[in-house]
Amino acid sequence: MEQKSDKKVPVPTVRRLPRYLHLLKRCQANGRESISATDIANRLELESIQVRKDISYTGIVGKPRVGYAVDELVSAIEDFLGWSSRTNAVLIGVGSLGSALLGYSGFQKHGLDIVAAFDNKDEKIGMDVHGIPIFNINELEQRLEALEATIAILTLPAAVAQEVTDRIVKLGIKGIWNFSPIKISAPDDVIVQYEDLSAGLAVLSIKLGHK
Amino acid sequence: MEQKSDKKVPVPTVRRLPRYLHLLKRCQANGRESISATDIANRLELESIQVRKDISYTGIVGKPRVGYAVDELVSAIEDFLGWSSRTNAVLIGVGSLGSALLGYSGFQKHGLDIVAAFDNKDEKIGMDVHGIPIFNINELEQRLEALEATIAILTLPAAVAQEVTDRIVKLGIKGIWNFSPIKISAPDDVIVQYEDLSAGLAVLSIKLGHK
DNA sequence: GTGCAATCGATAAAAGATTATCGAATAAGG
DNA sequence: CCTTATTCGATAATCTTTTATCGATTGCAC
Repeated sequence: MEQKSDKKVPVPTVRRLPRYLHLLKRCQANGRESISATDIANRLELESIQVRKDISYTGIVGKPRVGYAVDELVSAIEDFLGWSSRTNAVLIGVGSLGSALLGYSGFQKHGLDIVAAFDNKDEKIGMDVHGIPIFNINELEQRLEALEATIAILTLPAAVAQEVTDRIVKLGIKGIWNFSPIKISAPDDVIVQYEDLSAGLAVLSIKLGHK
Repeated sequence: MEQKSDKKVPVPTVRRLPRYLHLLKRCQANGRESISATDIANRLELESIQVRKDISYTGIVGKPRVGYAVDELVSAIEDFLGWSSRTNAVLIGVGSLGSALLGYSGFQKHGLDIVAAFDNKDEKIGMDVHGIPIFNINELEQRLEALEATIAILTLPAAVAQEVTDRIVKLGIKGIWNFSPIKISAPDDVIVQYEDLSAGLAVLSIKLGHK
């Protein structure tokens, strides 16, 4: 089933899709069969028109006076995000944020399996964090291929982020989710997504009015 | 020193400020005294004009042909975000994401001290996660005041998020950083900031082209 | 059936954010 | 001291995203 991939989807829309998905899955669990954009909007503190526009990008059409079919919408969003198939990922850098993310099981719900972690600290190597083995970063070259990971989650100090990036792109990593607070350079065919937890804190701080 | 708080600052700008701050602190550590917007932009993969515009909101003025004074800029951004003074926070819900964040020490760098956590699972209560005590959620009312926390980090299941919110706003919490994937209602004078880790993953997934 | 209220989807308008343009200021080199 | 290259900051233009408007469709009540 072909997506209407010629028209580009706004990033803000993509960022909202997981929220819709979560709500819809709860509706599914309650046995609900359809839901209107108005209802979704009320429950997520959005405008109904925005919900409708966002949903339109998935290609799903609703029924007037009824809304959208919940099951259909769940599948459409999952397909749209590529979350209906599974992807292997490795996490590199088991510091405080890295082990934090290793402990977080939420990504599995979105088709992402963290199958291994790498670090350079002897005391961490060999440990298992929630069933995920931690290997020596020296073994990256010999292990990565067998792990069949296409995504790398980087939670590294700024100083080594680029060096590790250079190594993993050579090993065939196609997407990098970079939690390091630094720019990394990679070939054009490798997607780098930056994530900065302190951005959200900054917004909260500003709204609190500098207290 | 008064901020120019009458003109509102775009949220995207606020979200970029922590990145500037991090880069500037690394420059500081290297003993660098000034930096141009062009240089900042190159190092963060942004446009120089955007950097200049963002910085203008902090009230700092640069010198032509030289750039901005690093020390001055660091202070200005920290003051602007309210990160130069310390704030106490509690974390509620020590599930996988909650304990993940408890283990993350990065917020301390931004003036945020997580002084306690709360949960309802007996096996977790009494534990110390990196020096942070975990209390029974029943003790919220008797303990929160003494903790002097103004911010609550919510990492709760959807089902209980609203109930806990109602309790903590009665106890004087002024800001809520909500990692629960659900809308919560609070009085107007309480700031609620939503955070959704899967939003970033969604963007990465889309850019990877549904593989 | 018929009328009514709710909802969708398309198009248009408005708001918000980014990028371009240009004059003024300043340091460096000759 | 004068020229040149760089950078800042203000204003304007462009682009993106959100919000409004409106006709068409559908289910429900009578």
